Amino acid sequence: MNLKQLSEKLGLSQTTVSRALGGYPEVKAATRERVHQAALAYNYKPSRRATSLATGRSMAIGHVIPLSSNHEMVNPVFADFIAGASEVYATAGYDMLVSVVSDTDELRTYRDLAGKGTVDGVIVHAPVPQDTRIKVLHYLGLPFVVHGRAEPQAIEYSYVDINNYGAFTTATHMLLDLGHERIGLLNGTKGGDYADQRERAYCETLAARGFAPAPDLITNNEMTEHAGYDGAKRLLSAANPPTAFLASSVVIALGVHRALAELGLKLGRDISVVCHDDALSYIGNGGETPLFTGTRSSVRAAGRRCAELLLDRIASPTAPHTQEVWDVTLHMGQSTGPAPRHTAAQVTSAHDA
Amino acid sequence: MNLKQLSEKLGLSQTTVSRALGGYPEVKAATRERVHQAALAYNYKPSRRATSLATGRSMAIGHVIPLSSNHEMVNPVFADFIAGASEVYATAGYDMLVSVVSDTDELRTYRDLAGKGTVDGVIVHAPVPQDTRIKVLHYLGLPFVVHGRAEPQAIEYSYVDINNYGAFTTATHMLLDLGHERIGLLNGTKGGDYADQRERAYCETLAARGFAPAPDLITNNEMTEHAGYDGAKRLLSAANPPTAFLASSVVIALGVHRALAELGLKLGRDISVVCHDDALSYIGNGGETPLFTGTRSSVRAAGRRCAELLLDRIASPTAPHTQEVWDVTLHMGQSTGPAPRHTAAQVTSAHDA
DNA sequence: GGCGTATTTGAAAGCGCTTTGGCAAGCTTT
DNA sequence: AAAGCTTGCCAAAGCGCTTTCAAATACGCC
Repeated sequence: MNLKQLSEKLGLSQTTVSRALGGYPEVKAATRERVHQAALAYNYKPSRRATSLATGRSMAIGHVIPLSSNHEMVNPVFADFIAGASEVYATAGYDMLVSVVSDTDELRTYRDLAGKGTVDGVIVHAPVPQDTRIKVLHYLGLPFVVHGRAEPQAIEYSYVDINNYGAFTTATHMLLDLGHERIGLLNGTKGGDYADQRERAYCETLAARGFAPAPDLITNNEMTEHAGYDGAKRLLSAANPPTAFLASSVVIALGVHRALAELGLKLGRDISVVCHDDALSYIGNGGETPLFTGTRSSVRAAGRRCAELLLDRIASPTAPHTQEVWDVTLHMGQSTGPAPRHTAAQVTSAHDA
Repeated sequence: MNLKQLSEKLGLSQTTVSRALGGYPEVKAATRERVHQAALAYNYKPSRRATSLATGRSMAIGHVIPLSSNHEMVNPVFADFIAGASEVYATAGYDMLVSVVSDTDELRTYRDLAGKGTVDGVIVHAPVPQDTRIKVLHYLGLPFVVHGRAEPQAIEYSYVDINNYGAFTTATHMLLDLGHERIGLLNGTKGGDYADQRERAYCETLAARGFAPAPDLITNNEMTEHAGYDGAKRLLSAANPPTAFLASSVVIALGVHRALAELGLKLGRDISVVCHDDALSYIGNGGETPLFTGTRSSVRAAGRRCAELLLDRIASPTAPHTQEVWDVTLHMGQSTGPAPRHTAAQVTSAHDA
């Protein structure tokens, strides 16, 4: 059933039917009602294809998910982010177009989306400092919102980010306050803005408190359970091992936890762990006393907010840009405690004996 | 730049330019070359909106991801599944439309997608026995492929599934062979086809070997780390605890692992765990000797295959349906060993003493 | 009754493409 | 040289909507 057929059934013009369904005021209330009834009865829905062509808007938002080219993996936070964004799109009548592309193909994907007009805007994920994508999107005139930041950047743009620097400053201070002096940093891959911020916060806080950050206590890797396990295992088996870890995600922290279990070390007693917690729904590091002490911020809420800002931009493209940096709060869990008097290495050898 | 403008620049008709770019044979090679050059120079891309309307195909596939209504969570396997599907769509020139909807809204979403013609086909996730969605999609005439099965079903349809029954039969036999007699089953939520198959396999295998499956050894829950932790903790603290667990996912198994660590039990010695492993990229239960013994099948590969089958169906709608059931192989890891002579409960009390 | 103003409806153009049905020019065949 | 084929191109219709512009009807008022 299309508009023409429906209007013929009703004995009205296509114009009137279209207006009635579109909610335009210049239709008599009785007519509008009759049209709505008929649309319901015949299950008429305006073709998205035709509507898009006529209005020039595609009513879809693109999410380009980078597939880390060396590890062929998609960061699991996207599942939650997308769930949040999708909520907002659904209520606004927008569709969500997702493409998972190797990070080397991203620019081409943006050019394609813009050229073909498949979407009215995009969300930029995982920005790097001076991100090229921002320049390209600006040049293409495709509205966008960045999840994270890409400073420094000559172009004005909207973003939603968390205070990564603040979070890791707080976390480092907290571990130092507990007496930990050797702290390992299990971070995401180098080059990502958030990873850089976190490393900077860690180093500068240590320095401010009079400790020299040891480069051998820092690992950079994908946000996988395995990376956490490997990193912890390696750092703990080295000479002069750390007594605490700062982990960039709960998934990494779970890997650390496994390494500790294997080494016979108790989390929160022998080794402390503080992580950043994206509040992923399937990990559930929540409750009264969560497993991991961590700075928490819901990535799903970030998805919602990014989506809102993007729809706002599309509605009023000349409005000033919005830049939000969310502060995160530290939640105490069971994974932290005062630094042990003996080091972890001594504990393990005592255990082995 | 649109077709009209490009054809004027070239001094050709829109017809010829369209044909040249579309690869139709009735264009002189030289002309075709000239058109391609110009399209490149002016960065012309045919508008997806217009192409869709003209051809009647939207060149997009819908994925409706159910948001489990009681837990407000999205199963993390979708991230990998979608990554696989997206690969196939990208090479075929299709877009992927994702909507994350509360499972109560799913049918409405399908009706919408079909009515508006936003997509040319959909993938059905997480089927339940006698799934209504299949009837509705069939009625709507929207091509679809199911990831999983929904038997019994009067309607013929295409699907890709793994042999859940076989996998859990093998796993149960294996644990019995190791001498485990009390085996806990940490399963997904009741009602899902795969969860039912797995429970049936577990119960029937036990029965076949002369053991009565105890209902109190079965838990049903979302596939979260927390669910695994809770389930293991609860079952292990009961009277006559199990000596082994069958877990429906690696994420659940990770939770079990944590519970064991907390109870001072060693995985693979005190308690054995076998899980089904979707080969999620960010868990990485791989390598020479993976952490968890498990039946493994890549959900990403399943995503790829479902996408292929769906595109095939769209291309030839009258072709016979394809129904694939993938056999899964058991991979030995570090999480299984012979049943201990004393029960876990005895171990813990010995440990506490 | 006639005029101005609202109110309600419709005809038709246009969004940017694909595709049908010619048509002209160049070849081959008889 | 006329007839029949190919080859290469084009004009125009059509996809199913929205939206502009115009017209018809109804209403209020002098």
